[in-house]
Amino acid sequence: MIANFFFSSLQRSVLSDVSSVPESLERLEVALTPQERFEEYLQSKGQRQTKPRKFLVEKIFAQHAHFDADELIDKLPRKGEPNYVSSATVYRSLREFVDAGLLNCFQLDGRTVYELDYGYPPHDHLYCTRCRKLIEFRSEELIATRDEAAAKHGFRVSGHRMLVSGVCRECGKNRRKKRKQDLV
Amino acid sequence: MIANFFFSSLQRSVLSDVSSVPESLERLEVALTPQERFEEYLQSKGQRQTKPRKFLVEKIFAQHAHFDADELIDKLPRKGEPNYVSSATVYRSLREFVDAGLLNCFQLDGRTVYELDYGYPPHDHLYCTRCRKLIEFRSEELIATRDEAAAKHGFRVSGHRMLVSGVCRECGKNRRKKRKQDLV
DNA sequence: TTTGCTGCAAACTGTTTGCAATGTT
DNA sequence: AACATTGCAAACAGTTTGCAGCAAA
Repeated sequence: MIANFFFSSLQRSVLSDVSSVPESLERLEVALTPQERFEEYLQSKGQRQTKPRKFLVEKIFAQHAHFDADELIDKLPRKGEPNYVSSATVYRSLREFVDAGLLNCFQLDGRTVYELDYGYPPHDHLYCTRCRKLIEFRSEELIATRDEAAAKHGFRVSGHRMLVSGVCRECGKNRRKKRKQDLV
Repeated sequence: MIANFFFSSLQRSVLSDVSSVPESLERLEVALTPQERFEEYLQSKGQRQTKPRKFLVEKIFAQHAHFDADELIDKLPRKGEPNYVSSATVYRSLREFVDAGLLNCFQLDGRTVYELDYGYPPHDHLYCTRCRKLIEFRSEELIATRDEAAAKHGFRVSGHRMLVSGVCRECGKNRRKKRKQDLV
């Protein structure tokens, strides 16, 4: 059975893109929903399915976007409201989600940025230093080049992280003048 | 006049490397010493050449290695000793050095890692998740691939950061068994 | 003599942890 | 019942900042 859980409105490039490259990647078809997948993970580790965890998985997979712990907490119910989750639990859960393969994370400007991993193809990012937007891209050649370079050093690759910084199309159009924050 | 300031012993691969790929990159020939270059930068900004700053540039460029603020501070004179530099000043200076183009920095495991930039060619890193060693490599193809991907998105590239993680040659030889810390 | 720089200590940010109470199996 | 999980608050690591005295230019 193939789950179709990506009901949420994906944010795609608003521009009429000449080369038709979407800003967001297409999802893959996967056998389990994130919830199911996480439950499997928990069981395999003798851990427990709890209300906060279920709630967080739901919230996170209801949108396709990059986020950090703080941004996530901002979107969750406040203390006193129903379904409130303490930030300690948010931090603990995010680590588990990464461990479970649901999320991916990387460092950007000092904070930890998360993105959906389960159900999405591997990719890298373009980072606009003006609007701080992250744009995903896929490149098979990049992988090939990476492996070639690693091979020269007898290095066994397990993964990589690449961040290309610069100015995105919209920012390049809208504001020509350079700003301090460009210098990354 | 070409300065020959790289008198320090560069750490190169100890192994008899089949493909002769050095673990450290060759330096470029540059017109000014780091000190001179920094002085130029300071003057252009109306800032001052001071004893702590001179001392730090000297210490840092006396070795070729990656380091973070803490590691650097450890190698400097302690409080009370001559040439002591407070850590606040170390942090402030490191930022200036990056700004001046003397150093480069990137995030690794949460801390900020610095490396010599002035006098060294651009490169990327292999990161061994067993011994935590950073190995530098150069790849023109990587740049080409990067620019191609960026072009598809109308993205103007200013730079990039790539970190390939895995297991280095020595660690691959010496210890076969997997460890928790490998999973990066 | 002006103004940038330093050391100090305190503040800050993002994240982790100990613990007693609570929830899940 | 057994024990994993939670919320809270305190702790933490790495880094930044305000300020008064000090030092380049």
